[in-house]
Amino acid sequence: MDNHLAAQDSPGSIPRCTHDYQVSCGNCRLAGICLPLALETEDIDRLDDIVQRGKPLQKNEHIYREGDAFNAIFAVRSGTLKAYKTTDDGREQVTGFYFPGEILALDGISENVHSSSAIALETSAICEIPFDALESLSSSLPSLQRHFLQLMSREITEDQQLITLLSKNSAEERVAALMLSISTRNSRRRLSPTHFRLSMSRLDIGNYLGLTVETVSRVFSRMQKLNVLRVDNKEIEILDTDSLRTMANVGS
Amino acid sequence: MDNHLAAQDSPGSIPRCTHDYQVSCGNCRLAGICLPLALETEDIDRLDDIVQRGKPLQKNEHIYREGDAFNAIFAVRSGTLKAYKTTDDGREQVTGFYFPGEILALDGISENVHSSSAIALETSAICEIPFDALESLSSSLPSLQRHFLQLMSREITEDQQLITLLSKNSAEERVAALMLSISTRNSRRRLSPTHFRLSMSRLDIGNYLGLTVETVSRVFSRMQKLNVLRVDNKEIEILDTDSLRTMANVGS
DNA sequence: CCAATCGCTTGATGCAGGTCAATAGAATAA
DNA sequence: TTATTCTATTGACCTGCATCAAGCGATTGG
Repeated sequence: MDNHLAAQDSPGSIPRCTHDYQVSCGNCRLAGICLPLALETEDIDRLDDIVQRGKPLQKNEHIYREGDAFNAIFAVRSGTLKAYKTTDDGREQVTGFYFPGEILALDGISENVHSSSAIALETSAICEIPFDALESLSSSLPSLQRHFLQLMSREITEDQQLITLLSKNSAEERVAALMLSISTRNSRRRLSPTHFRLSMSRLDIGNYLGLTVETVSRVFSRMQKLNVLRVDNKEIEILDTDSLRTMANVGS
Repeated sequence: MDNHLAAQDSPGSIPRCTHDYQVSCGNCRLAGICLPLALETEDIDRLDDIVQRGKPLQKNEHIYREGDAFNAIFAVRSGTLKAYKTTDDGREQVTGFYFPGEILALDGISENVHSSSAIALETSAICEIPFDALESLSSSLPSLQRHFLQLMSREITEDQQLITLLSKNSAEERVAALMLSISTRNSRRRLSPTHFRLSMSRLDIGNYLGLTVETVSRVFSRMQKLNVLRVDNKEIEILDTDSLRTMANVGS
């Protein structure tokens, strides 16, 4: 069992240096979409005190696994993470992809145990936020408390959108919706909304959307033929956002 | 637009009387599974002060609709509620059924607007808990804060279970899982886990599970033939819980 | 460098569950 | 009570996606 990036910057280990992963919440360019969003400068410092940053995770490293004790939530600083659950018969269900600025492990609070696993899809940096400390800080910072509840509520809303997608939409609509979701999330981070590299495999996409690899692949091919998408392996270019939106047939 | 049971017990309206719906949180027999769960006696009184109880909702009355301003969450005291979203093309997606002791409207916190609608499936009584007041109270009662976060987290976990169900399980497995879920929730309220009346229609069940009415009906018939369930319209009797669990093929 | 493995694509076929249709039973209104 | 409407059941048929299978490009290790 690896130690989840605890105490990586203790004296004697890797020397502190100018690496990007040593930023504070105050300097972090994700502050505007992450936890600090709701806070004043001095309050950000108080948050910053409890946030722990470690050395980046390698591809396929876990942050936590289903069943692990829950002690902290995690914010993505760079890279992409995948959350998934394992069903009793051993199959995997991907429950979400997490990009920089997004928060993982909110499902662990209810039972004090992680109810899903989280794994890096590529080299990724994360911030660990001990839950006890966050809870106490929340009590004295109403805007943080509020913002945190909003984050949890948003997770619920997003899960419900996925539920709708899975129960009502065709393969094409599901894939289109995911591409639009990634596009939107890229915009928030001031990255290109039309040109990006998928960090997840076709298998992950299919698993997340309740489809097989083959179906995902066929949908991509079809969309390429229709000049809606250009697909070159993991490289995606959205050629016609409007058509894609029409295909997705879901709100916003 | 109806008023969501506000101020129903103001002087001059229906006289206060001995109706069951005038209980306090302290006396409520659902206290053990509802919000008061985490609290000491004197703290329950403080919670009780902010909880508003009104006259029961009739069947098909809404508590709130998608897009309404979010001001409060709601606890079910009796009856059954259904939460649903309307997709842009006008179709409905049922996102959950709510039984006594369960909390609705947690998805409204993120945007300060209800992101789903809630409607009574039968005559139901509910408690309205103004969110601002709950937030302030939470700040001074850590155990309440904790418990509330746990409730939200549980909603996330449950949504993720539904996601898995929808994307991985067959029609039979889905229906079996729902019957077991209702059975379990009945146990918590000390009602029969094997004999109950469905308050929702086949359409609602199908919608929730991503199936058509016809499929739901066929699955019920099949299960009846296999002596797993006895189905008489809305009246359900579980004859063989073990087989039902095997059919459901989902954890716990 | 080549070999081996893994991930992706494409085609052929089958089936679970959707769709359409008809009927029957329950609930509600007159 | 009967008429009307709503809900549930059952059957026949069809289709979108899964499954099975084969081949190919990309990545990794020796």
